[in-house]
Amino acid sequence: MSGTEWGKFREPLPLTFFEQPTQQLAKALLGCLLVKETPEGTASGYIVETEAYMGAEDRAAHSFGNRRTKRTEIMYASAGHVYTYTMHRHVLLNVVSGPENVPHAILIRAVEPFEGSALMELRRMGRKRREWTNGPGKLSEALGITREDYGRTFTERPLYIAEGFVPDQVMRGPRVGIENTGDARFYPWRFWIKGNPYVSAMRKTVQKG
DNA sequence: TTTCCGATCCTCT
DNA sequence: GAGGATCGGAAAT
Repeated sequence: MSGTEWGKFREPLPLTFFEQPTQQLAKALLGCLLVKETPEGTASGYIVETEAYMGAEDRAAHSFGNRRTKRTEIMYASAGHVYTYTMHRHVLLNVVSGPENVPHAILIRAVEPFEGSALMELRRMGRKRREWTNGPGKLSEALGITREDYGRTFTERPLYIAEGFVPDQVMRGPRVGIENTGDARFYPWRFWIKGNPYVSAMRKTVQKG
């Protein structure tokens, strides 16, 4: 691939990409390249696992029942905004989806390391490669994503999503870590690339065949 | 201001 | 597979 083609390839996706139904977008994000540029350098990875959170109707969503707080406010913005929040010590990254005032979001659960390996290994404190980005908290640490990214848009630097590859086979199943949300725990709104070693909770997936 | 509780991760068994 | 770490946001008091 020539440098020119490479540069074109790395352009952020247009806003229109994000303006599709949430479930469809969650699936479409698989294979896309997630890029974060920092003063220390650039790190990126291909998205291999996502989860859709369907707003007011979804008991597992922070915006369930249209709950509106300082934290969830960005979910009511137009598609393509960045929603970050902290879970214990970890930062979790979401893509805001749906039209304005429809507070959907898509959690990025795992990526496959692509660019900036040295930086990611350093940030992940020398852990082995597979452990760099195979979980939502882990990938944020590896890519250098912080709460400062809250409210940005994925269509421009320093945090953006670019075209990647088209996955061979996409799987779907129940979401992870939402045991206490009634029937919502069973909804098959988690999407992942079949067989990709960086998908989180791989063990569960394998055990269920 | 106090309490409660995670859209997680890591370190043990 | 289980439990602790550890802390900010949100609701209760």
